[in-house]
Amino acid sequence: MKTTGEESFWRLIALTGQAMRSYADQRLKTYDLTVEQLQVLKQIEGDGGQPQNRLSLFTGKSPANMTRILDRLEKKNRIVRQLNPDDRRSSLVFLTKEGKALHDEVINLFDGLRSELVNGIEVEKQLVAVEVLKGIRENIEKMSEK
Amino acid sequence: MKTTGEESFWRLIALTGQAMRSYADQRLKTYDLTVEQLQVLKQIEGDGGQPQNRLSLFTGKSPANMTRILDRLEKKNRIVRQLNPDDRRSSLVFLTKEGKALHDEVINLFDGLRSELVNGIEVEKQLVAVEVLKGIRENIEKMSEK
DNA sequence: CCCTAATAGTTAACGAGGCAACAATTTACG
DNA sequence: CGTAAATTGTTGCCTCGTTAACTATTAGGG
Repeated sequence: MKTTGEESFWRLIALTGQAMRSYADQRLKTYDLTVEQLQVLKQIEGDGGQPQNRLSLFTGKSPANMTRILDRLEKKNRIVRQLNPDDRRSSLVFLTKEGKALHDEVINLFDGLRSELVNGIEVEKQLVAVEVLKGIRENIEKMSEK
Repeated sequence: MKTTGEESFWRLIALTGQAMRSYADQRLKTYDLTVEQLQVLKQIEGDGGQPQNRLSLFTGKSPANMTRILDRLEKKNRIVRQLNPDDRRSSLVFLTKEGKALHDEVINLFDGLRSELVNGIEVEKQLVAVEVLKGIRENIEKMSEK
């Protein structure tokens, strides 16, 4: 999606986020995978057998959204939900063999993609950008509390 | 949506964009309006009687998405589509009286909100952040062309 | 111990964005 | 002029995100 003319800062942030996701999704399409799904796979791979609320917390997704992303991954045999013996309200999420194989196959591509995005942009400037974005999120958090 | 632990840069951009939109939507909820709808209203207000492809271009939204956003605005009597005498494929979009009134009522709130977001963040750093984000978008554009 | 609180997960309804296919026009070229 | 190509907008199908309501289970305080 291309735009014309000058954009406000907040619009630029939103559009950049969308453009990144869209581009990454295109690159992942051949694997029948989206960036969000890959992010969840990564989190599961890091520590097998997590309950969903932990996945939500670490990926920044709402429980409702997590439920459906896991539904899609489960339907494609990439993860399984198993009963949690310690808490019958929750289930523990594991990668299947296919899920693990897919993760390993894609993860390098993805890490490469992430570095392509910031190609030619000085690291110090990236750090300033990180600082600014974190500042915005803190502002929102402060304003939301009241 | 709060997250735990360190985030990658690209994830930070995406989450910040979401957080901004979510916060703005909350503030606009009493007007039965979303940020995206307001953005479109603003664009129409700036130059009445534009065809949809122009609105798409200036807001960075796909024609498909624009169709549906306009549908929602039209259903709520905030805009009207009129036949374009010069090109029967397209229609020209105008604000209704209610749409114009709503725009005028909300626009100050919205501009204030935008400045709240960057409260306490040095302008020079904001400019660097803008530069970085534009750099990322250029990278994506270059990579997409090939 | 029991009843209430809090927690885990699901579901439904909505807005938004992406892609692909499509109809209706308009344009441009042979 | 007439036909092929490009443009404008719409629709269907999908993923993702948010909110709110709801169930089941667990934890805590009287």
